[in-house]
Amino acid sequence: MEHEILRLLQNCKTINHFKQTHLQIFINGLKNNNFILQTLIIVSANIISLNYAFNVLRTSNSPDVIAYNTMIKCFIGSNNNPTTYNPISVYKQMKTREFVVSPNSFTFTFLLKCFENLNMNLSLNVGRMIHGEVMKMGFDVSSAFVGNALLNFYSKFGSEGVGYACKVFDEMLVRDVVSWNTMIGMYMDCGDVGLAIKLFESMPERSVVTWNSVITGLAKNGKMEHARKVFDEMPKRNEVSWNCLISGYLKLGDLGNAEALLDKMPVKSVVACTAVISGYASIGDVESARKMFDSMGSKRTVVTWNAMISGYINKSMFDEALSLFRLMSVDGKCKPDHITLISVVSACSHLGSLENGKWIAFYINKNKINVSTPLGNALIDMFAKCGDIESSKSIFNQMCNKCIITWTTMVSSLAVHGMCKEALTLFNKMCAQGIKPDDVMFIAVLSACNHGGLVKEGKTLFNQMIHKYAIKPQIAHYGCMIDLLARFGDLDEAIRLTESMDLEPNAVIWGTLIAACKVHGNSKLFEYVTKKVLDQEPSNPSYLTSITNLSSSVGRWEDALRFRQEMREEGIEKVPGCSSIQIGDNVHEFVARDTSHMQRSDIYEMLESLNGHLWLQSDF
DNA sequence: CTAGGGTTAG
Repeated sequence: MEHEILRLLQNCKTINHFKQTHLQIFINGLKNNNFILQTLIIVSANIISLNYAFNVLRTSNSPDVIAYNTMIKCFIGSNNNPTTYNPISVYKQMKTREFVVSPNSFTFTFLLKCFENLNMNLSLNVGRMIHGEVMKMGFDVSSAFVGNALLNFYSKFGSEGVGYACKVFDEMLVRDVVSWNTMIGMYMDCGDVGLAIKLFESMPERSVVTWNSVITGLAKNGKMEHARKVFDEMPKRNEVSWNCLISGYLKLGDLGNAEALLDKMPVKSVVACTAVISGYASIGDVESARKMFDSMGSKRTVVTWNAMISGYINKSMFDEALSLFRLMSVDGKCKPDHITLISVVSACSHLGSLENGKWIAFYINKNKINVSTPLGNALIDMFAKCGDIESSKSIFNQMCNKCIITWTTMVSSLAVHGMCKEALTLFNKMCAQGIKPDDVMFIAVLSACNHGGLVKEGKTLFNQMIHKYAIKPQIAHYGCMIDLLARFGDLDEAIRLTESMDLEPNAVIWGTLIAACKVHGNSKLFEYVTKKVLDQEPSNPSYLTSITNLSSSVGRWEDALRFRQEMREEGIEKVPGCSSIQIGDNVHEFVARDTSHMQRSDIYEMLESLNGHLWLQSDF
């Protein structure tokens, strides 16, 4: 009977199917069979939800430690909602129930795994709490098992975690080769190559993984000659060793050495071929990438498909990316995973094609693909870029593990839809939840102010960014602020801000100020911009042309003539601006002052009426 | 513990 039920459970495909089997378990009095309980938890977590699985566990009579560990394990890599049920509440439950169950080594390793990839301040603290529990329960000193789990956890937090990791390492009574490898990897990640090598040289015994970690670490730190030397010297290489070295070369853009090594491989690994595909893709050589992709035949993995799809996306070949995705679905040998979908969703946002986007969203639902945080982010962005802001909002509200990118995407989506006040409200909501805005978020929120003409709010935020959050403004932040000030008439302040920067103003900033001259006809600003540009870029044809045009547009004909004269004498010529537009199936290309297109002026008029600032982007 | 693919702004 027990085996029969287990078989039924494992074959459950639908919720109804599961519930029928669950009922059978009650009827047959197997409710308290711990082996069945374990399977019940796994299957219900997969088919229904983590909350449901947790309720199954809580309502069972005498769950053992394995049941609790299984439950915690289900949370690994899931998008659990930290505010309701989470792995910590499972742990608490285990210690507070009537029949207290003692956690074991597995409990702690699973708990740590749940939090290692969240990479937030919060999870480091949760980890330290788990560490505290480990100490309280008595460290299992018979092996390096728990110690390694702690080392691995702390090693994910960069310089924040190094101190804790060292302490664990020093206090471990039993260390194995994994403990040393983890420490080496951690120091390599922090850029401390010297210490990593010192550990490597002083460790009692090395495994292939040790050597591979050193190769990878050296490659991460740009030391390929050293990595190559280690590769040549190592006593025994495996497939991964080759993969490590090849992807090291690729990370540094050295396709030549990567290709040469791949040729030398006794049996070309799928991983290395896939890495080379994305190497080709990153330099825009999709033809070579596709050739390699085609040559791999049935050896292709999901990652291979993903590499090829994102290669097309990097080259803005979005239709090709989508058709490769369709081919992948039809081919059926590799199931698209959530990374495939992040790519194709982003292809839809670039295309602005709601039809395609909706189809992908439907595909995700139909195939029960886990909507991870990055996939949710991509969906929010896609719906917004395709004009369906309501769907963006609904995805956003459904996501329980929002990261800073989630909030940033939603804020800028609202902004481009003209819902600027709402964007600011959302920003404040995020801050109120204790999430620190980053530099990208400030670009998003400042440009929301820009879209909405919210001068006062913009100034406050800009100051907050510098003083409250200690973020050094980048050129893009200044660009937003200067544009905001200049367009809404505070020209003096715009100049003052430009002056106060310790960065060189770029084309966007000069363009912004020149545009403001055009709009406001302000002669003081005109003098300023002209003087600065001529001082700093006396022979940059783009600026000179703009200033010449500007001079005539504000009625300073003598200046315009003088500049034009000077440019001729110096032999300065502006490279004609170029842009293209797609009408139906045809791509029309325009070169500035080119009159060969009959419809050119019509299109320009249309574009200008659509977006008064368009010329800023195409003409500079 | 080591290798290959992904999301935000401008």
